Amino acid sequence: MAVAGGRSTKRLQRGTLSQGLIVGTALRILDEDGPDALTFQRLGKELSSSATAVYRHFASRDHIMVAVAEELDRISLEGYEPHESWTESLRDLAIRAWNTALDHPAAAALCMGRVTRGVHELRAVDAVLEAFHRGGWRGREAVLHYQAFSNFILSMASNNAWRLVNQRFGAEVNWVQEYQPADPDAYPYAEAAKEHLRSVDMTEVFHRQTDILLAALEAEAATLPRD
Amino acid sequence: MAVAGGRSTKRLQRGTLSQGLIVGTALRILDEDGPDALTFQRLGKELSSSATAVYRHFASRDHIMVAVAEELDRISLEGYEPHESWTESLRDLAIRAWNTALDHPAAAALCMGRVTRGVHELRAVDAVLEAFHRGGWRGREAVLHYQAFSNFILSMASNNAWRLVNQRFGAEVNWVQEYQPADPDAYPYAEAAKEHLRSVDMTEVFHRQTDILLAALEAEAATLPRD
DNA sequence: ACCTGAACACCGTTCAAGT
DNA sequence: ACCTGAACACCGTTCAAGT
Repeated sequence: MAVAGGRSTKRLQRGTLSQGLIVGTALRILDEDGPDALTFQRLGKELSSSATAVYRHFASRDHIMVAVAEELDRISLEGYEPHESWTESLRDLAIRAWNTALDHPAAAALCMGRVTRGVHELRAVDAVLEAFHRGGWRGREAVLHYQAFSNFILSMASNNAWRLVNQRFGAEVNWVQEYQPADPDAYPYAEAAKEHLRSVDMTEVFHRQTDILLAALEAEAATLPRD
Repeated sequence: MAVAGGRSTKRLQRGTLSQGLIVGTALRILDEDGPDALTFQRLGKELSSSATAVYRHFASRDHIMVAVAEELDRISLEGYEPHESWTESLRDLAIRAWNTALDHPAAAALCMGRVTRGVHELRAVDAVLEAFHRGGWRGREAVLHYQAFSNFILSMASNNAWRLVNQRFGAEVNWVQEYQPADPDAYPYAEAAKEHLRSVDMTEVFHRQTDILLAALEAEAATLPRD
């Protein structure tokens, strides 16, 4: 009889572990118990292997995080096809990233948008550039727009992911401190906004911002030379 | 004679440490050696105190980070006055946040935009809301725009801060991996963009995005009722 | 009241030893 | 070749002891 709960078989058979299995398990741990829960100890426990066995498949914790980032890219793009309208393609890609961050906030907070140099990242880059190409941009201008767009999307999504993480798993540090006793009405606008501030839906804010951005891009595209 | 380098006086006199001194030191450590350098050990060394003395002034590492976030707010707003044009006020506030993140990338990456409940955060909230009030928005609509604007600015700034951190202090994990051997020209757009991608100036991208956002806000403001 | 030093639990990582 | 277990250096935090 071994530790607790499971098949107390002595040793993991040879080919059990793999990069894919480890990444999937890491993502599940992050989803269930937040960023701090992902340790080698915990990984080993969930894989019912020794903690250090993971080092046969990943060189370090950071390499695991890059692989998780790739997995987020994969999840985001699953089933994506370009739309007829290039703006709809961009909107679709934006919403996919946003939803992935909602589904996996801890993983998104830790590594969304990290450079992975993997296929799925490459697919995402290509999909965005394809849309801008269809919009009429070429060369350096297309790349600038790609950067602005993807940076905007990933920034908003991962920033919101942090908010969710702190809400769900966070130490409640944020709610302890008080505004300094001085100046009760020196900040009238902030004071008046207090009640509204709690009820803001960030997804609504994100959609609004995306609409504004896409409208601006459409207006700019109208001024470009057509092939 | 004590360890090395400094005045080997035995004990720190009573009132030497303070929250302000600790925050300033923490920020300097982050600036010089990146996110991982900020440890209690290092703090104690720089303050020439014992590592645990800091606990008299902050309850935990996280409380220090919140105080650093407040300091970033303070630095950003230093000398700020509303402009005649409300859009110029917003642009000024945006650029201030961006520049603070450039000056203190490690601190910005770790805690920029965190809820601090401090005076300087309150000042920032009030300054943004004041601008939107002047633009003509009221009540819930004003708060929604505040959220969208500040979230956009802080997301872009702290996201860029992470890029800088990984560049300056980072483990060079990102540059090891290769694209999968398959499909050399299955991603033609990404392939064609490769050379441009390296030379993109994120500050230029940020200014462009801010311009787009402010233009959209100005257009929307024109449709609002005037007092 | 504030600072120090030893101690504790935990974490990432290394490595010799098993199969 | 892959998995295990002991060991190492380090980190945040606690606490009794100094002044």
